[in-house]
Amino acid sequence: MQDAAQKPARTAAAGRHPPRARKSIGAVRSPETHRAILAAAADILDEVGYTGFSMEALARRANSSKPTIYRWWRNKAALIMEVYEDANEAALAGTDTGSLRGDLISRLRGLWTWWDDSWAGEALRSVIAEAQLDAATLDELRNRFIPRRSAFVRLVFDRAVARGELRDGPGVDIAVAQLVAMSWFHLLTRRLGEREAIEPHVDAVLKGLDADKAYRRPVKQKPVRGT
Amino acid sequence: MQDAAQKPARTAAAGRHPPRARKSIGAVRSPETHRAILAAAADILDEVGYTGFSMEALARRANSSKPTIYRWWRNKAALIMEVYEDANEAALAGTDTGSLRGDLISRLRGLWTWWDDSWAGEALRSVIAEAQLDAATLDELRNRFIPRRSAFVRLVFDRAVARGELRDGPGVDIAVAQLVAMSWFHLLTRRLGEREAIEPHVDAVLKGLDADKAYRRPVKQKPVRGT
Amino acid sequence: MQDAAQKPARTAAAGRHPPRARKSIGAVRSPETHRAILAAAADILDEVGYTGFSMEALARRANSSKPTIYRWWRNKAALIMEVYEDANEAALAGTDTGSLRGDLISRLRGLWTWWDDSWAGEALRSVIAEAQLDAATLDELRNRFIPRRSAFVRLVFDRAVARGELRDGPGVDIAVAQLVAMSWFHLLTRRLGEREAIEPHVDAVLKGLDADKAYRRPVKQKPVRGT
Amino acid sequence: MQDAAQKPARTAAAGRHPPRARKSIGAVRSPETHRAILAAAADILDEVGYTGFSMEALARRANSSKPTIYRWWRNKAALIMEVYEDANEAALAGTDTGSLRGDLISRLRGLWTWWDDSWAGEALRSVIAEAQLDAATLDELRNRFIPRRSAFVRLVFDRAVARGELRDGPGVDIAVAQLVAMSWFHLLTRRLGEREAIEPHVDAVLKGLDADKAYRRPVKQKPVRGT
DNA sequence: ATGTAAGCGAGACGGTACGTCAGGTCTTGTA
DNA sequence: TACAAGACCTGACGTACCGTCTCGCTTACAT
Repeated sequence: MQDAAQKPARTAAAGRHPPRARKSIGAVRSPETHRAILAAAADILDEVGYTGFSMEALARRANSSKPTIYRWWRNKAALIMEVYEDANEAALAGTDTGSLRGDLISRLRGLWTWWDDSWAGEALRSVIAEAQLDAATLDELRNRFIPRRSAFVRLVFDRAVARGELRDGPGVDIAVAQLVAMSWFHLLTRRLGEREAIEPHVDAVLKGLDADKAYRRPVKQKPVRGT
Repeated sequence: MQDAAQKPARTAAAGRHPPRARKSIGAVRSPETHRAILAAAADILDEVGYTGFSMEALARRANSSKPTIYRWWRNKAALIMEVYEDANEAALAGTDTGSLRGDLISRLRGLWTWWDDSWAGEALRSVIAEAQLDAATLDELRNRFIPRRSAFVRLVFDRAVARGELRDGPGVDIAVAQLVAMSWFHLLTRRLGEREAIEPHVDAVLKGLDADKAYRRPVKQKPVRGT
Repeated sequence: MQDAAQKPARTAAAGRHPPRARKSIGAVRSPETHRAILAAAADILDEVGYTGFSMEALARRANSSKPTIYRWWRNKAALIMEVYEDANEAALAGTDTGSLRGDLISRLRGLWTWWDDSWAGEALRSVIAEAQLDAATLDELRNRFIPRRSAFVRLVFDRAVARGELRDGPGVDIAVAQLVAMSWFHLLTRRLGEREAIEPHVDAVLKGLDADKAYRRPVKQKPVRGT
Repeated sequence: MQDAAQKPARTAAAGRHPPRARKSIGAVRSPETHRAILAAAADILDEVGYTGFSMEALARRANSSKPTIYRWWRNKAALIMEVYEDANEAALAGTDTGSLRGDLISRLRGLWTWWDDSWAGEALRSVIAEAQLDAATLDELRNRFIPRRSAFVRLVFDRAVARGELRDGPGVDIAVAQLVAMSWFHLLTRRLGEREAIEPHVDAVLKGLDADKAYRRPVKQKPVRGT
């Protein structure tokens, strides 16, 4: 997807729905419809990118309707946020390399790759862009989305703390913020391809965290998953 | 402006143009028109934010017209980029505090304040958002805009190098990137108000840069300006 | 209601249902529900007019549900037709003034007043409007509704015939049609307030009917009710 | 069209525009666009009736756009009113038969036929229906449209007055109203086919007008056109 | 007495259309 | 030839109402 986007070409795409008809299952939210919408959203982001993403196209593709979508999601951004988190939940396996440095590198590399290879990067880019246009979306992004997402990075540090590799403290929050900010920066400028930038950044962050001073000795720990 | 944004309220604003009538000055670009457009753009960003910014409103406010605007700028983003750089050129005085740490803190604090207090933050937010929708804009942003802007941060390091406070090297580029990324992160999530976050971040970055190891002794140097 | 209608104001209205809860009374149509729906329909027409009338609002107001409504009425128009006829059955007292002219004037005046003062005019307006959108409704309107309603005007003539004031004939049908058409015309253009138009119209119709030539002498007759 | 309308079938119709693209001709209303829209509206009414008439379809068919349409017409009804009047202006030739009775019959017969055979009847039906939903439209209909249209019937009477066949007076206004009302009645109930109803109606109206009493002798007069 | 069939409220659903907004292009007429 | 003006198409937005569907509950009636 990187840089490819030709605007008009994209808009045209967004495929046809199968002739199947999903109807109400009573006075209760239809999980099938819910899933179909999220899936269709992911598909569209994947195939034509955010530029070609419209609620109209989404409704058509999901074999659903605009009112149904708007019944469940405040707006485009809210929907895409859910699409993103949904997939993120399931996507990223953390590798336990035994060291904080190794874990962070592995995690960031995994994240950047996921962003770059799937529609996920498109999704997050679009959420950030929308948040610049709508205060409520920005709020949600800042107060809920980011904390949830950052937690997955934070986890890696927590593991290191448990392992005795690191002392907890405010420095850890700063380090997490640095890593997230840097990832956003690469995402928003479409430089996710520069994976070789990850290692030196992690090193700088860890040095900044003064990791070595806290070093005791590794403790056995079972791996954890997530972003 | 921080957090204030009520969408409808903003959209409504975007004031009336002064009754002045500027016309063509012949077969040459009218600098007055040019200036009026940039000024009007700044005003709108200031008063109603990016949300309320439309080319229509801009033309009206500048007492100009859409075709004239499009004659000189490729699109909305290109225009706003120029607005931003134009002002940035003139806005930031760097203080020479005698130490890299002091300079960086002063510079970042100045930048965040400028973003937060003027329309500049709005402008940059909008440029970044637009870049997510248009490949050409992203290109411009990545390949020209960011390098130019980062240079102003880089300058501070260069001065420290000249001063003998620091050895040059790839770590410096990383440090610059970290500072820029962190600033963007705060800008895009409207957390520019948290100025107290600056010091610890700078400290972390400098530790990551291993600044102390490179320390020799300060050398007199005259101040430099910019972002 | 005449002329009052401000569209958005009306749409907003359509009040809350009383907290009462009607439920099924078994495998048989609940007359209470039936009545509640017709009453709610009348209320809505009265308060917010046809413009603010929606099946959704009706169901809410009647403390019922859309499927229940659609179980018993083919569509909106069918329901409103019943509402109208239901009330009409009970509403109009014919006065026996002793003369055809007096009876017609009294009848029309009563009709126009009833239309204007109650929701009835709104109801009929909406039926006519709906009939323009749906062939089946038009059919019902033309073949059943109008004949039934016109019969009440026809009655007045029949009485005159019985009285010996008038000879029956095709002219009577024409006269009835003229009076109905004129009433519709005033209803649809919201000029029911112009009651002074009634007398001259009736006179013209009677002259057209050549009533005087048929005149014998009055015969005693007891009054009849209805439109 | 009588009764035929199958809703979904109709909606599907509404033909394809030619691939040609009409663009702005400068800061002035494009008469070509204006004409194209009115023509397309007439076509759609003709082909699929009012039920299948949508602004979307109209824009597509006229090779224009919704915003352009809404720039020039307040809403659907306003547009259709113009379509109707536009055509009416050009459509009906009055025949001068030498007698008021003959002229009226000819005029009504022409009107009913025009309504029934062209899209004009559909147009007027839809205007009347819309007027029941929107106060502004009703206003326009009552205060401007109807007086203008009625004038064409009035003309026939004026001619008779000039001819000495008739004395002017309030009775004439009533007669005009009766004829218009009756025509509407037949239009709205889709009984325009009953042309044989025209003659007796005209006779009744003329008798009601007491035309014979005013009779002097015919005066030469040149024919006039219109509804 | 109990199982069945229907009425009922709730509310989600697909669908169609509405009227609005912004972006970027086009052409005219004036200076 | 630059400019103001403003009409134009494109494409998307979010909302309203329609008539349908299914659920789970409740009750009359026939077995």
